Amino acid sequence: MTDHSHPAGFCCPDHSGAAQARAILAQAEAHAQAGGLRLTPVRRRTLEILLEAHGALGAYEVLERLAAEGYGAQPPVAYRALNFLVEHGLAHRVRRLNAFTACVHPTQEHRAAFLICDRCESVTEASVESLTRAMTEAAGAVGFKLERSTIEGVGLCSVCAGEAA
Amino acid sequence: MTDHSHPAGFCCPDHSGAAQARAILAQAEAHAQAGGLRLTPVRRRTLEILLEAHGALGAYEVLERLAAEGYGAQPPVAYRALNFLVEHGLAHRVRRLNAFTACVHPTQEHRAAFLICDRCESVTEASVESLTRAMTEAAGAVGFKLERSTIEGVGLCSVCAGEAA
DNA sequence: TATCTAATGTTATATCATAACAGTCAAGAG
DNA sequence: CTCTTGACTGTTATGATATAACATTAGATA
Ligand SMILES: [Zn+2]
Ligand SMILES: [Zn+2]
Ligand SMILES: [Zn+2]
Ligand SMILES: [Zn+2]
Repeated sequence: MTDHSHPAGFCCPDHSGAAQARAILAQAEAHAQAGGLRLTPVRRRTLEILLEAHGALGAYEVLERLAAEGYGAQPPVAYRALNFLVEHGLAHRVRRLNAFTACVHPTQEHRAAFLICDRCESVTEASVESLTRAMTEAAGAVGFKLERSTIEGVGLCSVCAGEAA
Repeated sequence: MTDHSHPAGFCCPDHSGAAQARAILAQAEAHAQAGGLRLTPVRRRTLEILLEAHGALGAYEVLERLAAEGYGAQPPVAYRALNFLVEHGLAHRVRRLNAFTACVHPTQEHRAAFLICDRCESVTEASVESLTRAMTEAAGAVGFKLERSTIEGVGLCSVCAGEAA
């Protein structure tokens, strides 16, 4: 799906590299342990698959890999694992892409935003506490009680912006 | 789909009421005229359908209505009209709902945000110039050139928040 | 062990969206 | 005026995303 001719470490700075992926997986496991979550084999493997990927993966892309490794081969297998990860903050859903991506700091309670490159489809998770605060306030001003939000930006990542110039 | 037991004017303050809808439609027509856009019968009717609706409508809901009125009965008919409206700023796509909603101020160039009620599914368009600016800056700080963004909040609208209490 | 619950797996189907191509129509060129 | 052209509308067919419903299995509990 994605091409990834980018120098490693640029297009998705936060979770590129096997070492980073391992570190994040370890964090996620600790987090699950602490919270009494059951990070079963499919779920754990699904998280690994997301971590191994650059950019975000569609549910069916995850499913392909799971099926190839002997897990169930039907959509609910992937959707259930992905939804579990999202519900417990170990992954995020990227609505614009109908795709999922591993959270880069699963232990912190946070609201995430994403920067999606139009050209290379890289997805970068950004922290947006201030944006979320502003949004909560603005919503509150019209009587709306904000609970969750989707904040996704589309444009050119630094690498692609450079190439385009 | 939506229930709408809300007092008119509350759940979707900006385009509720036939008078409001007519006013917005007139604006949209003027805007199209000025920009040399062809607001053909299907497109115009599609916009009306969105304006008549409370909340956002899925493409197939729009299609049903169009088909019932003698327009084409196949998905591309609805998607083409909807995409036209979105491209020209007369409507917006609400990603979280896989749905579309008429723009409440089609003549102004703007970035929109939406507040979506979890309970009654009302959708309120909000202006977010300051949020967008903040986001563009934050993105720029990591070298990302932001072009478009999706900002959608989910929670309880003022009416539903009141009822829940 | 017997029982209960959460998790996994399956089949089937719902929902959302687009590709590809044929017919229509109005504006501009000759 | 007629021909060409390009935008628009329509169709069939298919692709892509997501969930409902139910059978089976594996862990925890009593
Ligand atoms: Zn995260
Ligand atoms: Zn890029
Ligand atoms: Zn708008
Ligand atoms: Zn509501």
